[in-house]
Amino acid sequence: MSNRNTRTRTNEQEQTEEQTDASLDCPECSGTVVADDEHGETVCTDCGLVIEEDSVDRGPEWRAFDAKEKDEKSRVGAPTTNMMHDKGLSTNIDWRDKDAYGNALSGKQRKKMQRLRKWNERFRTRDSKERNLKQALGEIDRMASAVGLPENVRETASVIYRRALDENLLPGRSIEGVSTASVYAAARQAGVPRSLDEITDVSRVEKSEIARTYRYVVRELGLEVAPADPESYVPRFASSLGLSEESERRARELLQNAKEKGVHSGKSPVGLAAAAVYAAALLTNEKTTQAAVSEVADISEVTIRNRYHELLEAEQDIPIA
DNA sequence: ATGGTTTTTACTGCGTC
DNA sequence: GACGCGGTAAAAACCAT
Repeated sequence: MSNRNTRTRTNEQEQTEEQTDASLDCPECSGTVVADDEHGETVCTDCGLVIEEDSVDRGPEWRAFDAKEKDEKSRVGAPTTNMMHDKGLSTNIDWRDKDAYGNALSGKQRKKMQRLRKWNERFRTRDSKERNLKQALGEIDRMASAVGLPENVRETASVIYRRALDENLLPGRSIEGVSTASVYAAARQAGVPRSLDEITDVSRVEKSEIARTYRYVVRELGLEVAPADPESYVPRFASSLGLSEESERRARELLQNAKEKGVHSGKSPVGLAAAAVYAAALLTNEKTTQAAVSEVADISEVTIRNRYHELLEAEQDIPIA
């Protein structure tokens, strides 16, 4: 079986990296900083902070394509990646003190072999973690930019991922899954949530797995993520629909009012937000259709209808300015 | 696994441009 | 007649148990 993971180093190193990757220190944690030329980034190996800000963002498609391609090439079988951390490419040193012909080694040689074994093992595991992280960071970056999440969220996601890695949450879970979960969690923590569906669209793993992994990671890491606030979806929806500041504000008011009245419990935050945006557009006489809102929010029109009735009902006793 | 709740799907009727 | 909107019933998805 031929190893297809040959160094087909695609000529992507044409990125003129103007910085020296030599031992810089991370401003955050003073860890080691490593240039990740595959992703055109400079990353701290300790906290996952992305140092290089000038890195070219080539957009989701390009990266997605490339990452997928790369992944497909580098994978031999689906779940083996995690088990064979180095994909079987690293050096193996036998534990027996025999040479290639089966003869016993001299004492001096034995000592040497022991030293070699020790270091080989060290490099190997260190290397595996780094590879893992490298790939994951690439994925995180790809997904984050695909759904338009800002830099700081990517950093948070990276940190989450790194913690998961450190706490050995990876075995049994895919890198992609955990990366995706990290992005999802980071977005929510940062107050710029993306719905599970949106995340699923840009991820390579299934929704159910993302959800499962997300729960797991959150639990194991003791992450505190408040249930998504409907309001945090409003700006995004409003701007994709080209609505005014005014209606955006109205949408917020509607939601706040709904919150006070407890109308919202148990309902999906996204649906609420969508409904609020629609209702607000109506109140400010701006042209939008339920279909349009449904489109950008990825929520059915029926749900929008139901919610926005509830919202307006809750608003009844409040004087309409 | 089950049952209760929410969301979606599909369809239908109504008014308006 | 197409479009936007509203309602309904049944299916599907989700969640706690």
